[in-house]
Amino acid sequence: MPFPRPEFVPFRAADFAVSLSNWFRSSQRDLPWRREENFSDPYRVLVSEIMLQQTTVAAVTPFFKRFIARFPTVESLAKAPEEDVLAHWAGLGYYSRARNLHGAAKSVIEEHGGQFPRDFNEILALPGVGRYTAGAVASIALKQRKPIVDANVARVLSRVLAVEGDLKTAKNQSKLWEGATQIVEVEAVSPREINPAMMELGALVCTPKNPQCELCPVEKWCGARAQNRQNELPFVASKAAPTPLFDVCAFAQNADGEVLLRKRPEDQKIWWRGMWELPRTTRIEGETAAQALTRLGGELGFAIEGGEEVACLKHGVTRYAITLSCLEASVSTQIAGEMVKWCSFEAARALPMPAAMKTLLKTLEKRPARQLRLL
DNA sequence: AACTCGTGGAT
DNA sequence: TATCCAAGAGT
Repeated sequence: MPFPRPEFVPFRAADFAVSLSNWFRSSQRDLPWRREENFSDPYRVLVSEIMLQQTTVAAVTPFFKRFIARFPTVESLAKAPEEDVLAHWAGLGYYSRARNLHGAAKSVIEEHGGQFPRDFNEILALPGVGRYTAGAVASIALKQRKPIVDANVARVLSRVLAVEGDLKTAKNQSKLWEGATQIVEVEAVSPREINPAMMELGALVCTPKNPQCELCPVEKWCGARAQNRQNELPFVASKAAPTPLFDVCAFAQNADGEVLLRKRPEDQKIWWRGMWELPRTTRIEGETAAQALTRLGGELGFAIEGGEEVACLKHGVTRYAITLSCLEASVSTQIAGEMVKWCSFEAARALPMPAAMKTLLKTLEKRPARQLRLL
């Protein structure tokens, strides 16, 4: 028999926070950044929070472990070359986060004397750190009563407070931050626990679809639940459909089995800037894949033969779906310049490279080697 | 305020 | 398969 559904009680931060905190202590997941050696270190909390921006726990976990193993302290990160930092971020996405985190580490060393700042506004001033991330570092690592509102907290509070209309409006945002502030200021709970508890509730119970209200420790304070509207709140406007793009890649191998890679420009506002990839171009409308490859070869200064399609990746990006056709090429001229180089598959794995390219290379690596005919 | 930035898992 | 969406920040 199901438990009786509790009667609705108007929101009171003190009762709400204590109930939620107790639930968190018994129900939280064991995550790497929640281990004692990590959650008391503001640098390591910062690493986890930056990685977790718009990124799932499952995706972040292996990256966090590798990153902390390679850069265990803020000093070690600050003195590392950017190429090395990007290589440890390769595949995680949103690569400006890696540059900003690197910049934040340098700032701690150079502008804060190697001591991680404890002042909220100084944390907020670090590159890549906004109101949410600063609040997370301050509350979790430094036990300061600073509120946080991420997608989880926004969803939880929008239901509890039964917030109407688009959540992104300034008016509704201030409602959410006000609610988060009231909760983190409850002295009976620790800011180190109650903020993660709000997110954990959103991740495990108060989910986007079909929230598990029967399991919710704060059900009786939930305005949406009282009206049986937990599946309708929060309201979110649908995003524009992605525009499909069709790209072709040239897969060129030399006699040693090395593959030709190109570095994308550093100084332009483009995707994957500064990262390595197979030479690639976007098909012009009406152009066949073979024609696009011929054009790409001309731009690079080598002739492309072949045309066997060996891989096709569809990739969901914010506004684009990218289809990659990978063709085999033979190379007639040695490419000059720093932006292009021959690279073994093994060495390629150590380069900063977007996930789509890593997947593509992994596929190509398993193919039987083929002797190229030089023109 | 609206747009951009990556990726992978869930539904 | 199509769509949603995740511990957001910068511009």
